[in-house]
Amino acid sequence: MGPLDSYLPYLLNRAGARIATSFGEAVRPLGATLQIWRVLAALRERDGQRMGDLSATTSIDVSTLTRLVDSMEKKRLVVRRRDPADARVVVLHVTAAGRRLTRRLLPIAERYEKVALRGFSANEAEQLRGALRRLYANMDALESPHRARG
Amino acid sequence: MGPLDSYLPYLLNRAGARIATSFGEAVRPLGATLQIWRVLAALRERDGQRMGDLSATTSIDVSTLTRLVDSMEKKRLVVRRRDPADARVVVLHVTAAGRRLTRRLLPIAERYEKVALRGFSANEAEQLRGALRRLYANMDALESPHRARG
DNA sequence: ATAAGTTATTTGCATTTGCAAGTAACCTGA
DNA sequence: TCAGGTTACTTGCAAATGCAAATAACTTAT
Repeated sequence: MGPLDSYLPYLLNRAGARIATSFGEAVRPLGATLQIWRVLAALRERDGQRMGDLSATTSIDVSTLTRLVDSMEKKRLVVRRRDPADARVVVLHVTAAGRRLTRRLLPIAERYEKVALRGFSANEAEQLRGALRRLYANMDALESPHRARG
Repeated sequence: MGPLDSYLPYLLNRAGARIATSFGEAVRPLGATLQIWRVLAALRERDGQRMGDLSATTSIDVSTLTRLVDSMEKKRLVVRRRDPADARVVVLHVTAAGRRLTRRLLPIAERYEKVALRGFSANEAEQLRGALRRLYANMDALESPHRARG
């Protein structure tokens, strides 16, 4: 294998870690964390998702998610509801407070997107997004077909 | 903000998480972990790095690294040495066993690189690497100039 | 020469994480 | 209809993590 800084997982992790820590620091004053933002962002996309769905889209292990949601419920950001059609299923709904927090987090998220992509043309940015989607799909194909981890 | 799956930190995290878990599973039978591999890969690049250097290149918090290195020393993969010129500094050296493990991990790392980039042309792969380096540099510029976290 | 400040690493401690096992609800086939 | 299997989530528990404080060694200014 060649030099470390041409090794893709290394570059990926490094960039991801940097952006994650930085974003985490930025949202802490609002009483939020990166993980909380991930859940809120997913629910903003579509409210009323089940634990398993959220685990898949956020890449947070479902057992970790259980406890994260516990804490978010305590903060009154979301509520758990039982799916009446299937009582095993738990469905999450954002509260008014949750929406309020989401609205305050959005501009921060947008700012980070901008900073991360500073100097990229619209086309280059889209290339990058596409490449990351392909990369994910490649790994997905390989993976035994089951749950997410975080 | 637009849909979640055009949000860059999301794509980055998702791809990184998938590749990390998958690689972690692959190396477990050899008694290794992703983090151990990161340290060994960094030391393969240049032996005798200090804790702080390793923390920066691996994106592992230096306190976490201390304990990771403890465990790696117990496994006889590396040894700590004091820098004679500056007794605060700890410098890491890979042992024969460490090199042996590294040699066994390398082909796995190469395989994952290949799988991740399946369907990418050499040029596309290089584009992606370049984009990730730029992205990292952008975040680096923003960050208050100090330590890494993991 | 030394007090005050800085740098490198480790330690303390509370939180987060992830695997495995547990529980509850649903489905399927005889 | 009910036994056995599957699915969805939660809990138990040990390990990993990250911030802050502690320790130790160096540097600088006086």
